[in-house]
Amino acid sequence: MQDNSAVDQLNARARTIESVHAAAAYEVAADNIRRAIALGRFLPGDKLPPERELSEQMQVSRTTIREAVRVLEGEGLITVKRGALGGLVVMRPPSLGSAEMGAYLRTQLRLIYEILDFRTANECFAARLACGRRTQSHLDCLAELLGTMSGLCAQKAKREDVSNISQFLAADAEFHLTIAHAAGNKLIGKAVGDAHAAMFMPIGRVFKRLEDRANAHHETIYAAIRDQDADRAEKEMSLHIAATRKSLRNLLPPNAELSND
Amino acid sequence: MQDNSAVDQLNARARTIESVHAAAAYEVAADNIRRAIALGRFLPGDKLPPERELSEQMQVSRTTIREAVRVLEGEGLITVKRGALGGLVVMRPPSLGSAEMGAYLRTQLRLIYEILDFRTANECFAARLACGRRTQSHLDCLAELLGTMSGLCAQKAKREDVSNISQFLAADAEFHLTIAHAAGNKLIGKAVGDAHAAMFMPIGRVFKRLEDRANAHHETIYAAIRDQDADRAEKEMSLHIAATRKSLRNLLPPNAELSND
DNA sequence: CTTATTGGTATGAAACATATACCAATAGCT
DNA sequence: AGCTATTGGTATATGTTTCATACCAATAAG
Repeated sequence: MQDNSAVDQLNARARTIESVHAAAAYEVAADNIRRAIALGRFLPGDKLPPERELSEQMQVSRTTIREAVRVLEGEGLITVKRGALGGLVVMRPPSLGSAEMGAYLRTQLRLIYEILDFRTANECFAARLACGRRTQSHLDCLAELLGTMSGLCAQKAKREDVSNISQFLAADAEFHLTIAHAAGNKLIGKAVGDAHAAMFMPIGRVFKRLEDRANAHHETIYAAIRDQDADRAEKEMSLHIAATRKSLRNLLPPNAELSND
Repeated sequence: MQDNSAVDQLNARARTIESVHAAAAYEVAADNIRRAIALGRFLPGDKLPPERELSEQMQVSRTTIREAVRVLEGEGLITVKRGALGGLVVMRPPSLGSAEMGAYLRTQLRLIYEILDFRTANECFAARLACGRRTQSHLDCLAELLGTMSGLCAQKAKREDVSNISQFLAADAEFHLTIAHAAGNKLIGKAVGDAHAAMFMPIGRVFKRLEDRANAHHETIYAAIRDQDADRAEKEMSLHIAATRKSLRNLLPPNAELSND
């Protein structure tokens, strides 16, 4: 590895070792809780398990849990109520006017596009792998989620109900995660989970209604995996994520295109 | 989210929050150093920067660096010599007989195949993206690495020299990382780095000679990216990783096929 | 108005990390 | 031989984080 080469000029990375960012336990705890909420495991209005239980589940002292709770409270993600029937309650994200929403989305555009590309890479391949490895229980699980989702976007009224939208997004995340799980690859599974959790922050609070065809792609993806048609599964997944990208773009103010994509 | 559904049966994950694994600073430091070695930024026989310098670079106290050094020393990854011209020296991995090697590889097969699938997902897409985003400096960097690699596997004698093999693997990792970098997506870049680093532990110590065509795929990938032919870039990358898989399989004892792939 | 549930507070011990200073081995130079 | 520069090894005092435990305070149900 000689010096002054194109390699070294391009990458400042030669012979450099990344600096240490040791996450404190309470930060990791906050991340994990945030992730569970982002994936829709806990919906707005739901209560998290009580602190003492979280402490056990997460293998960390209650003190640490409480520090994490302070963080999430500060972010406006949960509220804390004392007393019996109190607890840690997941908040509903503030509903933004469509102008604010567009402006907000715009600041996040580059990140969102990166996440969508990352999802495309991993989820298309996951769909492909899943064709060869899915079991009947995977199919059952996917079918059930399809049912749930179609119920949630069946009528126009429901498609504009914030609570239904949250439930739909949760089932959607679970659907994609189940495919990644069926692919039987932990690295890809983790990547898909990370990507979905990362998307929630920018977009989870942004959809004000579901499209009536929101579930159509899921049906075709499911059919392809059921029929073990890997090429089709990959293709449909790719189209699905492209459609997600498009519907996000439609929420943007018209002048808001970046140099991306 | 009702109970007893197929979803909940399949995934123990509903309403469960991951437990906290807070890495201590010295573990993170050890990881970062290990990763740099795995990516070939430091080759066997090279010295790491002195402890005091690592301490500065990595933004952590010397005490912490020393704990990390103890870990890596214990793993046999580095040796420590005192005195002037002493320091932290990267060790050459023990050379295994081909029987031991096969047995070792076999225990790691499942992991290796997972990593290769993860690489396929991310690197094929990275190659595709890179076609649209690569700059001239990316191409220069890739070309230089091609030159380095072809020099390192030009003659039969060189292809069996352990030192050349290490250098080749380092350039190889850098080549793939540069493509990921050219793709301009941090998530994919990190995934590619993680995957390459994770592969090194099992296989870095396993190649005893380079094939004379070891660099052929790299040339075609480079050409496709240079010509901005996304389909070809993706296809060639896919073939390249498949070839890697195949040459690893050839190192296995004949009876060692798992249920994978 | 008692009881069960849940968050809030306090405290001391253990582990971890830092900063600083100094010791010890080693190679090269005079 | 001995000085010097470099580098790892050791010691210590301090501050922060995390933990385990115990107890306090608010709240709703019976």
